[in-house]
Amino acid sequence: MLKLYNTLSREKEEFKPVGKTVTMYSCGPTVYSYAHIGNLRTYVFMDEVRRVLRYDGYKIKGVMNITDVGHLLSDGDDGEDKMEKASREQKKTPWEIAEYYTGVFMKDIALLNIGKPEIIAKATDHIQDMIEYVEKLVEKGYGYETSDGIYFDISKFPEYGKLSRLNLEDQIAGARVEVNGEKRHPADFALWKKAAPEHIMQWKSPWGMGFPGWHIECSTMSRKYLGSLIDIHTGGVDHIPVHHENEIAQSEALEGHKTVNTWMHGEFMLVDGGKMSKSLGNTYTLAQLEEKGFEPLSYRYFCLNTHYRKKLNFTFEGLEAAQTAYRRLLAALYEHKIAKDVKTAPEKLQEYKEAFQNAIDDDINVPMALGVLWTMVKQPYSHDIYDLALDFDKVFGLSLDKARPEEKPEIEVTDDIRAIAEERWQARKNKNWAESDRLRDVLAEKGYAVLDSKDGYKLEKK
RNA sequence: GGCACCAUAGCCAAGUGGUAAGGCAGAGGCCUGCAAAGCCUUCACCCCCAGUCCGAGUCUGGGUGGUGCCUCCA
Repeated sequence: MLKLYNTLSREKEEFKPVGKTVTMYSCGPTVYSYAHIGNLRTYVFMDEVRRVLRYDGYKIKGVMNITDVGHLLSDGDDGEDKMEKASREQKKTPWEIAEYYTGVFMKDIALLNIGKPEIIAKATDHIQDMIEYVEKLVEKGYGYETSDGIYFDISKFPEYGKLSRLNLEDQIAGARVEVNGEKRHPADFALWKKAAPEHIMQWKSPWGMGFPGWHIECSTMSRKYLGSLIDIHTGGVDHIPVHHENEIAQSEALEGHKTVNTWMHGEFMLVDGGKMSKSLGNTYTLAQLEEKGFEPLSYRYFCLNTHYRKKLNFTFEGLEAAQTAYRRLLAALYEHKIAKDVKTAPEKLQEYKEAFQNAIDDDINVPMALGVLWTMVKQPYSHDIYDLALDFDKVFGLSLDKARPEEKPEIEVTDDIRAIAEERWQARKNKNWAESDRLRDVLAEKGYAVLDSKDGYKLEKK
């Protein structure tokens, strides 16, 4: 029985889908810049949820948005549109910016074995839907017009704040909020913004030229593709207080009832014990990790080792440990793969399978499931174990079928390095250990390690 | 200031109230001319105090410490 933690109730709940196909909406990226590894953790989390659902036999219809308009620098609905800012700075049109970073994002998630949701929805492809959505909210009395846009009137939605459980009045009293004079309540948020003439992305609407508010896209596209009540909505924990509260307000105002059964949120990643953010400049991209010699799937393994609801402290030491573990895992699995004749007792296999199933069904406890995998891998080599590991990999997504002998490719060296290595090999063959060891030190000084085996040697970069 | 979450070995990290998974690092051993790699073995009583219970890392209360949110952020 699958149990999932619901942010709304703050409890693990038995998962009961509304219909035959699980409907799931995931907040996607705002494509104004490269995704950093903290962003990517959230999509690994989304992917794990999807994989567990599928492992448990569910069909999924998932939607992920690509925000390419309307995400402003300030949440008080002031400031510049992030897309427009990037556009100005990089001297490209917002559409070019969006296309470029969307492409990079798609490549990143592919490298991390993150399966693409069934529907990828771009905000700018749904402007008309959003306008209609806003019109309905206005008709129902939830929206009002000011000189710079249409705002949602949260006083009409008494349950506002139920997801984050924050007391609005207390929050506002203690925070520095730029009060927009025309807003009836400081927490009222924009459904539609009227555009200044220089704003590049703008569309015709009943309220003149403008562009949608950031929050409306998710409510609109979720409703359009998945209907008025969906099973699961995922996102990062940072979205709980504002973005998701606003979504709830919009959606429930329109439908008159609950629209999401289970809210799931992935915790943040920290860097060296503190917060990671673009503004602090301590973020890394997947490409930067690769430059430092880390494979994308080592990063995925790193993420999988911590439960999605716990903060994950990123350090290179930790990533190094993950990469070592991941490589050894693959090497050990290769041994199981080629051990065709050895069998493992069916009861034993059943035990592992059950332990694995219990782990993933307990709110996607992947770290525990990894523990089961390791325990299993440490058993005597057997092809049965290899097969079961591949079954588990439907959830891990670690490309365990690519298990191969631990073999680093022969590196290219210059002729003089090669000459020293050859000379050392000859000395070694003549059992001239002193000379052999001396030449090994010479190579070490030049940055090469030499590894002997029965019938040859291999050079490695140190 | 308000709210929330967290606190397990050198590091990372699981843990339905019954005497602490797993990984990395370390140590010892096997292998090796010596190493490296690999393999085997080994390594914690769970922040503090009080309480509930036959029994608590696991529940309750208090304390201390950390992180996050309330302001763009996955």
